[in-house]
Amino acid sequence: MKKKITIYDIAEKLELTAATVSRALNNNPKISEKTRKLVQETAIEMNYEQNTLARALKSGKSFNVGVIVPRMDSNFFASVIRGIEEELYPKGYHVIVCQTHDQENLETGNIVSLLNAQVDGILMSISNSKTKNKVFNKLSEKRVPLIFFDRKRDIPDVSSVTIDDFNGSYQATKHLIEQGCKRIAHLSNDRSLEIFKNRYLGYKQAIIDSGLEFDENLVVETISKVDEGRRVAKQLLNMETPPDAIFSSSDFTALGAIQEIKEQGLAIPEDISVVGFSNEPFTRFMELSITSVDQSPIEMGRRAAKVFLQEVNSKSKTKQPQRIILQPELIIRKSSSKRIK
Amino acid sequence: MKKKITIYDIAEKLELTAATVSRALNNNPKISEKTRKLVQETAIEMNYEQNTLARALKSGKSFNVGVIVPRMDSNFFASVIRGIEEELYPKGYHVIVCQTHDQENLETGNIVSLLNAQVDGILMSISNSKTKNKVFNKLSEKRVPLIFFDRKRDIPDVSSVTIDDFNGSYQATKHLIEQGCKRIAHLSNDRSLEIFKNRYLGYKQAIIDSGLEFDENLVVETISKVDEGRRVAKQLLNMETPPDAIFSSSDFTALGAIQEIKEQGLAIPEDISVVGFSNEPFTRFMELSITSVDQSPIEMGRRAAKVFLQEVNSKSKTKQPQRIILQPELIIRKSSSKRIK
DNA sequence: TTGTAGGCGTTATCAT
DNA sequence: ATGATAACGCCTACAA
Repeated sequence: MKKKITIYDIAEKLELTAATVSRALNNNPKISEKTRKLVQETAIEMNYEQNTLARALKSGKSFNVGVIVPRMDSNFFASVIRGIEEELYPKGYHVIVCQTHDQENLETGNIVSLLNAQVDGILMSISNSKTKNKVFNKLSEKRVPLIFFDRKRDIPDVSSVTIDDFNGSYQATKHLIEQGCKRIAHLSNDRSLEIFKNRYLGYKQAIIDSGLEFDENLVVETISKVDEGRRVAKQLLNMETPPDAIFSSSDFTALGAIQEIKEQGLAIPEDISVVGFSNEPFTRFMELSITSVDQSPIEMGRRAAKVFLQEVNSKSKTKQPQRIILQPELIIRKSSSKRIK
Repeated sequence: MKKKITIYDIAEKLELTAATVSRALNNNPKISEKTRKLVQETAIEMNYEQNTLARALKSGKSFNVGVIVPRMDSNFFASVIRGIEEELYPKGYHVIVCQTHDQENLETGNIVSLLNAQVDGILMSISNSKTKNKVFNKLSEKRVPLIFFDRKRDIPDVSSVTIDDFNGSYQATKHLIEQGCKRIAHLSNDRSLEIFKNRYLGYKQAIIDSGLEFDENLVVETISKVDEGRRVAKQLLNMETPPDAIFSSSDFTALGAIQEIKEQGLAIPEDISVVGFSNEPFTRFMELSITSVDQSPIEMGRRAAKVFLQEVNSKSKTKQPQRIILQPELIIRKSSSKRIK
């Protein structure tokens, strides 16, 4: 193993002290322009590379941030992460991504692991499970900034970046009503999570505002998987008066529903219209493209990262948590529009 | 900020030395069972948490490994990463994921960053770009294990875990021939990457072995995007004698091709059969399910992680690089089978 | 079995 | 402007 070059090596060569070298390298003001240049040039010449571990040990900052998502193979989360990277890389941070697969033990485990890895902050989208608030308290005890994105929980002093799920849902439902749909079903999801609760409420409100009858039987709870979408669609279609539209809180269940509807020989959107949520790429690529709600994930990631940077750089004891809410956009496609063919 | 508990604190309380505490905590044999227990209990009691940075600084191991992929929002790469995690988490490692987006500057940049973060190893799938071997040499200089998975480059002493792309391609093409196809086009990709070269070669060999005429005009190079698939499919369909089958080296271009074929009013698989590569979930979920080649990504990830563990734990100077080749599996679906409906 | 002491590479606080 | 020195928290010869 090649000997690692340290600031001592370059100090020795230049007949200086490690302290001086350190200052020169860090652009400390208390140093002459001449030595600064000399040191920096020699550093490059000698192939010096800073030992980040040592710096982290000394400064207490690792320049790593943890990102925790339920899964990273969905375009939505992958894009959020991309946004975070774009904002944080230029500032010298690294991004460690962990997946929870919606399992509580993995979620708490990941937090502990990241804490153990001395991350300077954690950006996360909480999973369906009921992770104890205790873990989060640990973070605040340690003064490690925690920022929620998309799936948040209401914790005092914790910032979050979300979209206006209520409004996205409201728009989507309104759109279906404008298309002439009267009995609109809603594929919901674990409503202990705010996003799904709000999507449900937006849907409900749009129906009530339009003077249609709100029927609780048309709301079914499921999880965000294609097969689950199929299963609950089958249930709905078996009703005495089946729905003439389905608004799903997930693109994946919307896809499953579409499969089932087609299999039963019904036409989309003529017999039943379908709208999803998240604007996953496949909604655009399907032969029958799917109307969906775009959540501007990259922007969401960037904003969350910015909040982190603010918090980590602020000295003040009393933090003013931020609650940023982005506006979603309804993307109308074939699955719900009798006009677009 | 709550004062961090260190081994000194617990040593003080127990009227011992930090050295003893360290030994007790690390299950060093040279210690009495009694003090070991005592120390460990007090550690828990005092809420002691090891400072991994300090340990890393001292031991030279960070227990972080870097994973570099072109992108993480494809099911294939996400699953490989999952496999890596499954193998490495139990061993106490963390996984830092970086994306290159097939850009050379990001690729080299990521390697440098990870190196900077003192990772104990790097598992990567190289991008399309022509990353200089120089960067890789740097890794071997530093004795940081490098393991390629899926997309590799032939570098002496570097281990790799790949699938038998030639065979996967050969099987897929054979299957199309058995279905009665005579003019089989191939959507290729950057053949400076081994995987795409081998997929091309497997395709070619299957055609030759079956006594069909190999026509170079039926091979078009593209990149793995849906829209690109559409574009080149259009080209192919415009030929004087268009193909009666398309074997794509990517599921995404296969999807684009299918869209174009349908748009032109042709029937799949009756007029044209289509086969993709990677077994992305959407190939199963499409209304017209797509035949594809499964690459067992989770297994690939696990194997790559195992190779890393071996290399990082081996003391020997002379490393014997491993070249593991997994066997792919052809999954036959509607897009290529006149029997499955 | 336990303690002592030195070092991992850096930065920060003195003093010069 | 620069040097000397201590400290960050941990590990590990070596000595006792």
